[in-house]
Amino acid sequence: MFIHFICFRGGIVIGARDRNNDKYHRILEASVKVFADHGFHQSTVSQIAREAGVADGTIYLYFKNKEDILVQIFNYKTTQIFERFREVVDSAENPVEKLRNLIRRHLQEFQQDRNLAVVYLAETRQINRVMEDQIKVMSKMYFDLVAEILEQGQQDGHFRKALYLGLVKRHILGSVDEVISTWLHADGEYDLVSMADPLVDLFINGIGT
Amino acid sequence: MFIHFICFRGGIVIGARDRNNDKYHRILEASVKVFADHGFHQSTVSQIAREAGVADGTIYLYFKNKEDILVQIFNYKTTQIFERFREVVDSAENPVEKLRNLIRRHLQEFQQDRNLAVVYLAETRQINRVMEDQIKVMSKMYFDLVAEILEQGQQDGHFRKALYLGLVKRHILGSVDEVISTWLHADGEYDLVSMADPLVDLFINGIGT
Amino acid sequence: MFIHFICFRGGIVIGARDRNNDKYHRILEASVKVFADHGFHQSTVSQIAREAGVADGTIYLYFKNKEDILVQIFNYKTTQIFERFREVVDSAENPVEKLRNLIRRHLQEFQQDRNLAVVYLAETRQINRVMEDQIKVMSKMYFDLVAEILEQGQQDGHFRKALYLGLVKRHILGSVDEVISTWLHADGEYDLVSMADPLVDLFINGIGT
Amino acid sequence: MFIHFICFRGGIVIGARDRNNDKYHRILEASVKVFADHGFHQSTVSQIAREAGVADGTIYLYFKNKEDILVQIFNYKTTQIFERFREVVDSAENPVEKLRNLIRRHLQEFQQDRNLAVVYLAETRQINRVMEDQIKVMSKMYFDLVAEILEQGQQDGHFRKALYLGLVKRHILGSVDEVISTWLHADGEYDLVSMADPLVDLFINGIGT
DNA sequence: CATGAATGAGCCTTCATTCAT
DNA sequence: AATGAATGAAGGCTCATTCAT
Repeated sequence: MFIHFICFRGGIVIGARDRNNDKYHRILEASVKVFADHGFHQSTVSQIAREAGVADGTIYLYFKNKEDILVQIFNYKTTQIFERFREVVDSAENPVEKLRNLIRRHLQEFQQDRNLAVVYLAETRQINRVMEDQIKVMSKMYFDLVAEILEQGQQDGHFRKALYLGLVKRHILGSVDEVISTWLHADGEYDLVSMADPLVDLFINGIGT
Repeated sequence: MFIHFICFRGGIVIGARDRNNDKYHRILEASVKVFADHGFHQSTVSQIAREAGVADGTIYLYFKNKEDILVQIFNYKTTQIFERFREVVDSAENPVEKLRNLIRRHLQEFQQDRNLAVVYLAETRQINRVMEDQIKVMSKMYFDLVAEILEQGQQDGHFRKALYLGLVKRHILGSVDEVISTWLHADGEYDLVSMADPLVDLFINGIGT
Repeated sequence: MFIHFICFRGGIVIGARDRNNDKYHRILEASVKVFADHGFHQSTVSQIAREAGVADGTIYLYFKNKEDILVQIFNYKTTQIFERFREVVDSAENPVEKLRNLIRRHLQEFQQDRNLAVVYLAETRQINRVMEDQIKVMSKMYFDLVAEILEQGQQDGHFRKALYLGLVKRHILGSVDEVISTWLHADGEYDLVSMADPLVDLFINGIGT
Repeated sequence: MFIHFICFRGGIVIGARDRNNDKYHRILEASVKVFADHGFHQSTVSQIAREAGVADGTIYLYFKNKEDILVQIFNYKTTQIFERFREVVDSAENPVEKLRNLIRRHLQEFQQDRNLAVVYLAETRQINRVMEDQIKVMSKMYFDLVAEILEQGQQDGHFRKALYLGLVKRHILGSVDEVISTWLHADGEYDLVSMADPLVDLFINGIGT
């Protein structure tokens, strides 16, 4: 069970023991906040250190360099999030509910951790990405999840057969991301999760009569 | 007619006369390319100057500072693009065709000027934007266009009455942006415009049976 | 004639025009002084800038990086010095006088520019050299000069035939360098050039009776 | 006899007892290797600790600071070497043989411990030395040894009376050091000790006919 | 108008040294 | 005695912006 927590950090294998050491996580959380506030390139290591309440040099005990912090954020956070995505998808009976659960959970996660949402969207939605490969893997995981639902739905007869699945996946992700993005720009003044049902309605029924 | 070209540049009112001076435009085009290649914050003024074939200092004769270049790009380019959006929307008979024309034109524009697409998406799709206000205006223009089509479609009976229009607009823009983004990441290896019809089909009919 | 002054600086071809610009030379001279005072690795770019009376960033207009300054010092200075070595060697009639002239000139040069002597010796006489290749080339030039004299002297009958020339060259250079080194440690309190004749006497006659 | 081993270490008087503690020596030997590989200033305390198989902090239990390690190396190593120099000088009958023995032993010692040779030469042969005083003492010991041989040789009639002894000493040391240095740069591909006889020949007979 | 040399603030990163465990 | 995490000062280098020519 715990073995799964043993992971790479800055190229060095770090054991479960370090989980008790909160410095790593404090820096991680501080970075999410600072990156969210200023963007990756505009954030300074000193800002992160101050936010985390550690010395500048301490950062480099846990991370290879500034970029590595971003990599770790994605590694650490997305692993957790995807596990929960999988859960809610599996817990639903039919493809429509699976899709609804996924979208709802997606919105929930980002509503719960606004800073992460900002960092996540900022890095995901640009062309010259600091961590191209990371994101491609992540993106594929999400797409595979959606594809699984879609294909099952086509077999079940819930969804049309004549769909360009590659496009549908982007259509869904793009739509969800934009909805989150709008919510973020509105400073989270409304309930993001309440968008889930109308969104799923749009995905399934479109706007036509 | 020409009055509309009179604008601020570097805090100084510049008349239409300067339009004939190609330095301004050379810097603008060079910037689009450089920003597309490296991102705004990672681009240097020297790179832009070199690409434009002017001296570093010359940039500051036409632009207040680095950020102002980005502002000018958006001002200049989006004005042109929106005029064309308006044209194709107006030229269509019914709301469905208007929507189709808009989406198609949207994809066309970005397929024609890949660098602009990169810059546009990069700056549009993040939270802490260099030019928040600019983009809000621009975004509103697009949304208004879509809203106009949607409302007309609802009256015409082409589109459902029970739609949360604010959501539908984001749903459409997000979807289109993501499709463009995917195309950019694929290095434009396929025809972006061919995505227009399948996309509109998804918007109108959804994926359900 | 002037074409010979056109050279590489920091990987950028710089024309003779820049000779009028004294910044390059001011930084070069300042660096020699600072390197002499603290050693290369202990010198900071800020120190050099201050000594040269320029801003830190200015250094990087003329030099690729800190190490490049050292490379340029060697390139620039040793070219000049070797030209003078060649002159005095050629101006002498017989090998003994050639050797004497070389040694005397060698001591003269370093007596005239104490800081250069310090930098030169410091970088030359260590194992992990910042600029291994540079120094090898330079060292070979010196050795070739000595070899030329020695071989001529052997043919003339001034020097013994049974000599391990490779060793003799190191023997001479090592001896001269140590004499210079001692003079430097003594803060140049005596006339270094006056060591030339006794040294040559040792080289030629040894200490035996 | 043992009293001579009692020395300062990190400002604390350490008795002969600690000699049995191998940590001190392990750090010393590790430092010689690391300093040889990277030079004193480019070596880090962490590298030394890793090489010695101890923790970084442990270094400071045995040494006042990084510089102190270098001081200890010289103290410890040169004491041993000079004892052996003295031995071989005393064991020879006449001044020429004494000189030959000294040179041969000198080359032997450094051939046996290449890393020490590197560190020794690096620190000895520069102007702004980390440990000026140490080296002056050491240097004087060597010079006194040579002076003793030379004076004896002059009295015996082996060596010329008309010699500037101060110069001869530097001449010899410089020559030997350069020969060692060349051997080090050649990665010890030949037998250094075999240079002893040709060198002594040069010292005594010179290169003249 | 145009140039590009010059500036200097600011950032990432390293590393000698300390100290709680 | 031993550890190694933590510190924070310092250094090399970049780059937006200015200004004398």
